[in-house]
Amino acid sequence: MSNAEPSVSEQHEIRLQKLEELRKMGVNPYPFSFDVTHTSKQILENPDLIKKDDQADEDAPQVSIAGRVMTRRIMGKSAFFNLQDSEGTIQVYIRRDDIGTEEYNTVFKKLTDIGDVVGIKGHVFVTGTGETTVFAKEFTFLSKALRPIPIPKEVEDEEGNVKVYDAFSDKEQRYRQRYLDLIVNPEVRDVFRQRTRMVQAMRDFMNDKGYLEVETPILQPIYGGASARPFVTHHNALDMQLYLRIANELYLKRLIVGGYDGVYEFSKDFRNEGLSRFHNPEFTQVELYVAYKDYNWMMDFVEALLEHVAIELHGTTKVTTGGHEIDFKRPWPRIPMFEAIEKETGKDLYGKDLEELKRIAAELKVELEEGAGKGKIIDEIFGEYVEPKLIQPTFITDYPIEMSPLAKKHRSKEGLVERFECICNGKEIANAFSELNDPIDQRERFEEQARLRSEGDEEAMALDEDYLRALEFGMPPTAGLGIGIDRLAMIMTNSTSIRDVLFFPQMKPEAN
RNA sequence: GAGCCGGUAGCUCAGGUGGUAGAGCAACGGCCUUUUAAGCCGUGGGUCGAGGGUUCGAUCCCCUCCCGGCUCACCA
Repeated sequence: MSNAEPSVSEQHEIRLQKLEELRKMGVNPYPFSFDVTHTSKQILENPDLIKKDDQADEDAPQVSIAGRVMTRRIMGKSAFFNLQDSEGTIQVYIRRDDIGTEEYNTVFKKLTDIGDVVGIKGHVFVTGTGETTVFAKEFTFLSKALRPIPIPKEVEDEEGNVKVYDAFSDKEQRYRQRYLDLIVNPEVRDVFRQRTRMVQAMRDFMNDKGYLEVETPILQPIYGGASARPFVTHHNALDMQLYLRIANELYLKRLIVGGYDGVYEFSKDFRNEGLSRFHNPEFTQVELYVAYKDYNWMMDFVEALLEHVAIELHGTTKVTTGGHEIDFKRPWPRIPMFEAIEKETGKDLYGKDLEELKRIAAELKVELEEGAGKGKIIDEIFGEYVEPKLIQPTFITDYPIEMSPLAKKHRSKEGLVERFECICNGKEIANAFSELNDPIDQRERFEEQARLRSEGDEEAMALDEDYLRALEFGMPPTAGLGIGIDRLAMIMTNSTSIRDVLFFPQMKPEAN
């Protein structure tokens, strides 16, 4: 190692010295384990643990807790401190005469800092001010923190409102040092618990229906299933180029060909595009494919699924997010895309040719990229005039065929496919089709994509010969669905940025 | 990628129209055996994001760059 020791703060220096002192005293600052019998929450919620007036200390129920020291209030020969564990915070009372003079004066008072992890054994009592507190009889060092943690101060006024001073609030630091964010900001821990519960609720819902959770390749020789630019990598032994998946659609449908009736996968997908409040280069989707169903059935399913999720997380179908109250109660409006556009703009785009669409776009002041096709223009108009207005969950159905090379042609409307998106809070959260299972039609659609690609559309799909071969063996009629987990988590946790629902959002490296 | 805003002590922030900086919390030394933003007395801690320019002198002025936030554009 040729790197120089990084310079450390004064407080870091002092803590390194304390670490040495602990070792000299024969105290292991990093022991191997500690027997925990209770969490803070279990103690606070169980009054039976509190010592009775007529009991001796050692006859009262004994508890053993562990966590991080968050505050210290030392009053000479006794002290209070708050201990934070995974479920909350509890106050500890500690006295010299109970744990011993050296243990108290040196190990606790002198060498223990805010941020250190310690274990406490003792009984539970209620202080004069009415706070349930653990009375320490044993104090065990569990881990020395060498860096000081930022301590927000919470003050409660007479009405019980909590004010936080000096919160650890710098977003850059919170994202880069998420561990610290989680230690110091309890509401952040809650957001991620909610996210996990959300995924769990979805998984349970699908498992109850008998669908099979599967895993499919992340490294793919041909990327497909969506329109996006991929990350490219290389396999050394095979000496071949591979792509990180942008979607797993084509693999899951191969499994439907293989005979499963329902398969789903929570998948990390990767798209080599810009970052924003709504975009991270790696993100999570759940995709589900169910045989013998169509997109009408899938709309019923999505309603039921998300209503279930809202109730599991919030106990009600109503979720407050971004200043709106969103109600996931079934049923939701189902509006064909062209009707939705006509309602907002007064323009009927159905059946219009490219020139007419361009003229309407210009009238509506929608800016278009060079060479935008029909589907693209319609999508732009929709995105500008309709999408932001859809706050309550709404199905938009029947998309132009140009935008959807993997969806089945509409059973009655020329030029459209059987596709829907669910829009909520002004953003797409789900996308689904009656899956295209006609191998000849699918080949033509791929060929059209190839044409677009040769004209410079980098996001056009590549022709996947093996996928066509699979379809040629016969895929049953199938309904397919994709739901953006991060965006749904944003709605369900009232988060305004995708970074707030990802533990470790993509960041540029820190400057030295 | 473009525009706007920001980066000062471990954290949250002040400040200075050029003479190397302050507060609260945190830390350090004392006092204090039911406190809870504990209290009281005292002390230390900063290459003011990085580099360059102007200047006797730059944290401040100028230029370039790095990092972040928000907004906009593509995308889920």
